[in-house]
Amino acid sequence: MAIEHAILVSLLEQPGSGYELARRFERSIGYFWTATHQQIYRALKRMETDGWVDVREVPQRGRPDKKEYSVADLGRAALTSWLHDPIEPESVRHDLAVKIRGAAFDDPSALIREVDRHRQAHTDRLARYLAGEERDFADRTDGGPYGPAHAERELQHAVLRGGIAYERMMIAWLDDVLATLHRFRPER
Amino acid sequence: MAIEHAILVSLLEQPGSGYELARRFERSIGYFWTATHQQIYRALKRMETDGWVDVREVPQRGRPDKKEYSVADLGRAALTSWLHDPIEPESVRHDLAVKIRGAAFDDPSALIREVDRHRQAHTDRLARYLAGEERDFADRTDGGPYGPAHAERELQHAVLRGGIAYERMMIAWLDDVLATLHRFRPER
DNA sequence: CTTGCTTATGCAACAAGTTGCATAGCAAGA
DNA sequence: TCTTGCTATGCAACTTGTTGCATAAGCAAG
Repeated sequence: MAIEHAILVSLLEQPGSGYELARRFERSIGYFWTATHQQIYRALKRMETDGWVDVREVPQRGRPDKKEYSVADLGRAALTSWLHDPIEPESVRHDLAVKIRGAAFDDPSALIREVDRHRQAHTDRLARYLAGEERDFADRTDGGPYGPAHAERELQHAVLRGGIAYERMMIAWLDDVLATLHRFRPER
Repeated sequence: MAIEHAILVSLLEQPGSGYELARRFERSIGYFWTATHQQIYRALKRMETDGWVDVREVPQRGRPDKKEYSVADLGRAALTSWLHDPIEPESVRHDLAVKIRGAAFDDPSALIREVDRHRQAHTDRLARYLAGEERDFADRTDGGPYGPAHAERELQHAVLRGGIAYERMMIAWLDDVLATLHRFRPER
């Protein structure tokens, strides 16, 4: 998987500039795929060279012009081909878990503040996801028509439900970790 | 966070060679932090240069000699200092989620096989985690003494519980995704 | 006695991701 | 007017991570 595919999906959902993409990667897409503006601008340049995207200069009032990108046929073909390729189940990378195991060789209770901070971050994210769900998917149209636009919405919702499940799981686990760490507090 | 810290924790739990570390990164530590043998050998070389680890040539019968690494004082200090530094709540990277949203622009039901494969992979991992828990943490010593070795075990268990919770969450979510994708199957 | 597997270590090249910096227009407020 | 902040794009340098290959010893199977 490369960042290109995430960009293609995002541009198919809605054409936009590198800057707009960068902001989507801070929310929405960014919930499961992070990228900096640097990665995005470089990838867009490559994709333009390869004919995956079309560019259109859009003059704006009150702010600099932007280059609006949209997916070209070649890009769409590249996405389709990637969609049909199997991918490896992802490998996680949880610094916090390393810290927790490392805490055994330091003062375990010193980690409580840190774990608390992470718990707070996940609580905040959960709240944002739930607000987004309320905003975008509140109406119960689950018996409605199954056209292409409907698929887009339904699948976005399914991914969002994944984010919600993930955050809930993390909060519960961090509570478990906190309880464990508290058992190692020095007795007074 | 750098791979160095994961290596330090692993070596504190048990000194070993680069090769042994590489295998631990395929299980145990690897459940939440992946690394190839190349990364590990390079990191060990750096860490040796920086005085973070000590090396000992261990001759072996029936197989090539190995270099057994163990954590030096400087390495321990580096770990402690890292443990006391706050880290950013991790950013996820789920290729599958990109694919699911991308499926709206292709045939959504074509993704069923892929999601099924991932579900199977997570089921397998869950089984391995549960077997490991049974093997290593079966005896209920949760009221026992709270010495340093006890902390190591307890914290390893807490991390493993996180892995278990994660896999359970993923399986449930993938079932949800599958149900969604099935709704888009073309009617016969 | 050759082929393939496991242990054990490593180089070199390449691809991907991060960080710092630069530019530039415009708006709002001190 | 000067600073701060937002939109908008980008270069250069650096750090990480991946992939392919190489070596070398011993073991087991055919």
